[in-house]
Amino acid sequence: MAHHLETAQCLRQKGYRLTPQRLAVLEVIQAGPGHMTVNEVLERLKAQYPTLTAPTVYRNLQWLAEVNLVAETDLGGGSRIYEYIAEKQHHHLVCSRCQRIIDLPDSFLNPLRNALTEQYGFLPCLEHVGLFGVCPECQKE
Amino acid sequence: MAHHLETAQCLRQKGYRLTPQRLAVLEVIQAGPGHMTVNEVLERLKAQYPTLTAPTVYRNLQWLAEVNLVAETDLGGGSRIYEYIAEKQHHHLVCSRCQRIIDLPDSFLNPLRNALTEQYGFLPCLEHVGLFGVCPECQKE
DNA sequence: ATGTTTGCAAAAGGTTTGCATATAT
DNA sequence: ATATATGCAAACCTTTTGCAAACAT
Repeated sequence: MAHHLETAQCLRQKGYRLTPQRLAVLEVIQAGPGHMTVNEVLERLKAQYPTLTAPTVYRNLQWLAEVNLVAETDLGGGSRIYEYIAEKQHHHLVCSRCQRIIDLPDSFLNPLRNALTEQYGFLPCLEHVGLFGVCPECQKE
Repeated sequence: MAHHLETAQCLRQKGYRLTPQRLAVLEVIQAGPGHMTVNEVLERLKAQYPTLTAPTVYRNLQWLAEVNLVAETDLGGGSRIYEYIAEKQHHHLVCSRCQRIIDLPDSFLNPLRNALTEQYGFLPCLEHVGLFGVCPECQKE
């Protein structure tokens, strides 16, 4: 993983320390399915790092969010979710019935973004938006 | 409060029991400023009902949400917020810096709603949306 | 009289903190 | 060598649960 090592080198040069745990957490959210909670990340790493604990995963995910490699989102459902920030930003339509997730390109939200800025002077942070509803398939039922 | 008693009578006829605590909680969120957390409601009532406890406030607010007098929202900031459902629906802009909450009229989301339906066949449930960002005041800093 | 609600205590999550030890640089 | 990250335990908050006593109907 050239890209991986590159990222690591870049972080090191900025003065951050790269511990095995940090790299492991990064790898897991990079690889894992879309969103993950702290516990999901922890579970995946328990085998490889038996001494790894929740506080460390929290700290590392928060650190990754600070260096903009991960998006930290609280959609209010018990646990926060974390997600690797891929090259192109996107959002999610979540079907309340079948839990299917439909990706929405970031540009879709531009009109909303502009309207908020222009009409409210509010600078929205729509990095990772989840919208709930019913998907086309479930509507047929 | 004619309206108040009317509401109460209506609930009683539906078989719900109206305890002093329930009525007190209802009054507080009707009167209070927009949103309130469980603790805020509890604080206001501590003087009048010294034995009132958090579980009761939770149960009563959840009950009020079930009978559609109150909206229960989790914007992911530690505590859920509860709000009396006034005539007109609205949404929230949440400032990530100062936690200020700006109300957004429901009609503001109509373009988004239409676009989702038309372009994705997705039927969004935008009943109580929270959007995060930075408010005008905090942008000045 | 009966079934629901209350209050209390305790449990259950998720997240944070303090601190000594281990470790990356 | 030195400052930072880890692991562990414990604290913290919000929310939930179990249950006997109190209460609305």
